[in-house]
Amino acid sequence: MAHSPNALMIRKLDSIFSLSDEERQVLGSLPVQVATFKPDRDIVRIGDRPSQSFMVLQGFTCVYKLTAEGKRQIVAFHVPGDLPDLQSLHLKVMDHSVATVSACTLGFIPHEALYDLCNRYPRITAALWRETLVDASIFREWMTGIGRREAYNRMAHLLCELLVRLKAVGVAEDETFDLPVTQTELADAIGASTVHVNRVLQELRADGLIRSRGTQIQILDWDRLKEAGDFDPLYLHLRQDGKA
Amino acid sequence: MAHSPNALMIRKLDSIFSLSDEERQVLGSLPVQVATFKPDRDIVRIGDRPSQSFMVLQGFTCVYKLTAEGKRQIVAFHVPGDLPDLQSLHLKVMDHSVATVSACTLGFIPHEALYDLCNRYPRITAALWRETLVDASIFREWMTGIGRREAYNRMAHLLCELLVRLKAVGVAEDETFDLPVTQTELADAIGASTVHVNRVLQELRADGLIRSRGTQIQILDWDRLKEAGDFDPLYLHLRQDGKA
DNA sequence: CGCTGCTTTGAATTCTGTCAAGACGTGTGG
DNA sequence: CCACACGTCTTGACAGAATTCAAAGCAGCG
Repeated sequence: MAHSPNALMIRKLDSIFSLSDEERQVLGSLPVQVATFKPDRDIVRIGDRPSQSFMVLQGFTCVYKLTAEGKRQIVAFHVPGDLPDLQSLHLKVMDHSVATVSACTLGFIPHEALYDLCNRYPRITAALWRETLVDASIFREWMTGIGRREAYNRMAHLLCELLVRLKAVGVAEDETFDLPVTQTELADAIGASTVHVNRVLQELRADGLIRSRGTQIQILDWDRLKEAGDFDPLYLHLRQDGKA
Repeated sequence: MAHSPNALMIRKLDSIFSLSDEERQVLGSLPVQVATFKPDRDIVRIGDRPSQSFMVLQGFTCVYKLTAEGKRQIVAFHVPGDLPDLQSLHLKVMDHSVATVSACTLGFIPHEALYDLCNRYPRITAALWRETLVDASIFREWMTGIGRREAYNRMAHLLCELLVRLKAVGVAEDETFDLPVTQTELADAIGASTVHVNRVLQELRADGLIRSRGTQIQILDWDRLKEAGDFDPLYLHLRQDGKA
């Protein structure tokens, strides 16, 4: 299932602008170093000054921050095809940490190579910039949920988002997907306690919106889940056909 | 007090990279259309497809989203020197709305002019890109607060952030600044109810952390306010000297 | 089979929201 | 110059969402 990192990148950027042959070629020859990580490992830490960014090739990663009290907030999940750490290209010091959630395969690309790329291909710059803007849009949506929606609805919203994003990169089909994320991590993502996430998931099941077996999540009633989550995919800025 | 829009932009970007004379000149000749807005007016709305971005020259603006239930979450405040709507350069459809909070003077710049600029000056592209990344960093910090800190601490955090940001652009000096924002708006920003914001502000006053007279906020005990807010300015990505 | 980590339950507590009403302040109009 | 109106701020009482603490099931894995 592990795509070639370069192929994944090309596919991603190509879906935004139609890349020229030259652009494809340059992207194809980017030096990418592939590495695997176990679940729950920090990839970059707050305070670090990374000299490379990476693309998720397999698995789930998350971006998180800790409060002084030691509470954790996950501010983003990233799935195959995402570039969770692009911002380190222009913000030298990490203001957050990035970690694996499941076991992951990652493709690291030196900043140098990206700078070079950006200097020569403004359209690729724009595409990468756009990626970071979509991330920011998702932050806004999550913040709105955490600030103004109840836990039940936030959970529904998160499940909607994940299904749509996973479908967009072809990692999910139909209404089922693998969610290798513990309830504690879900809690950190929606800003609730583990106990409460547990109860909210039970409610979603009882209401017939979802079903789960192990880490598999099945959406039983997409329309009602969408409504419960107040989910409108506009903020994901996907193309009309729902592809990334 | 209204700076020339171009001068403000040059100053901002110059503080990130030292601009060359040519870059200064190009920025100085950007076509900027200045307009004034009354308080509480939408500047761009969700669903719009703007053909220009703008810089705040005077006043406060906010970025907000509404839930299906009609609740509002303010996800960002913007102050003079900020470019609240830069992302519309690459994300065609607005996923949120932007509005004035106080009366504002804004400088609009056509996207066309910005595209042109970016195609010719990669360093300016990088500086603008960086602006949007700092916005995203602030989203992450706010999300962490809303998800994991209590209202009292979020309020303290917000006041810390505003003081630092206003100082960075020279709109605040010492420990006092003008906050032309109602308690309802503060509530929408920290994800709390108006009533609760009122009580939290009273607590902050009672604890001797702040004082307020009208819209003027005075920080009485910066160290304790910082601690209460769990505030570390790292995420603002300012230069060492605290300038924007 | 026994860890270890994750999920599930129950009960008590606390933070925060909602509702409703009154106080305050400023600008307008008579 | 005073009365009035409107928006904002402030208070009190109550309800509800969600947290915390604690303990008991479960499941996968060596």
